[in-house]
Amino acid sequence: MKEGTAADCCSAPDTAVDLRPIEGREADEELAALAKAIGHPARVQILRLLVRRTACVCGDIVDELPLAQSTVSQHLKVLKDAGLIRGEVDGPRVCYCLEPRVLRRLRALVAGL
Amino acid sequence: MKEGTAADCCSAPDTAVDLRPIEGREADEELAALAKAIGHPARVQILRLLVRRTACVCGDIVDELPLAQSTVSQHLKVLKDAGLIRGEVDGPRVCYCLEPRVLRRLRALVAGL
DNA sequence: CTCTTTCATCGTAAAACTGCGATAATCTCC
DNA sequence: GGAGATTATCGCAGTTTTACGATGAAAGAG
Repeated sequence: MKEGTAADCCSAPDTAVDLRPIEGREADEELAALAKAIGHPARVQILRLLVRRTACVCGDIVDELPLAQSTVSQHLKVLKDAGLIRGEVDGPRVCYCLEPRVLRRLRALVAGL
Repeated sequence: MKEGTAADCCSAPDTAVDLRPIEGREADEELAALAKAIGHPARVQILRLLVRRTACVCGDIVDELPLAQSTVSQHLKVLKDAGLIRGEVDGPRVCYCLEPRVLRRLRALVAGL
């Protein structure tokens, strides 16, 4: 029950192009919000786990971090509220997946600095 | 006394290449710290002013933001502590300049996500 | 030297963040 | 139905952030 538990959950091709402006007041606030979301080592670590698809289920993520389950759950919520990840319920478990669109948007905003 | 007040302060060619790893625990903390620094709209706005070289002197930056002088000064300190900007004393004024190396590093870290 | 300008720093208050244990909610299995 | 597993949420401390006005410190003007 360890391998491939939910390896095939989040599967969105997602090749859409984001045409929103890369600067201006709205872009500033968007960048600030996204940056704030990844402004904590634990959340960066979670993002990397999801990118590598090393972990996906909440419990596995908890096992990878030196934090209590409730704390990890909160960090996941921050990332979800920022739109960077998405949680899909899989029975009693929850599989968290990247939201590639938003991650690309973040990259574009930072690159546009 | 408005045009070109300190347009030619920070002038570093700076073409050095950063060879530090883009992932791992240290990179995670570095990315988190940098992201946290730009995790506020006012600081994003300040960064943009410096990129565009629209403003440079502290007072001009204060004029561009809807915040008190002391608050802007604090935001400048956050950016400076993160290494993203540098302050050069120019008489009674202080000219803030980007630290292109660190900005590039941030871009690389985000791109490496 | 004194006054003004410019900026940083100091307090302070309100809000937000971080972490945890305890508890609730939901699903599966029996 | 109940028991166990998994995750979210609540409540609580301690810390940090954000904002401001007031005060200091440093440089230039007179």
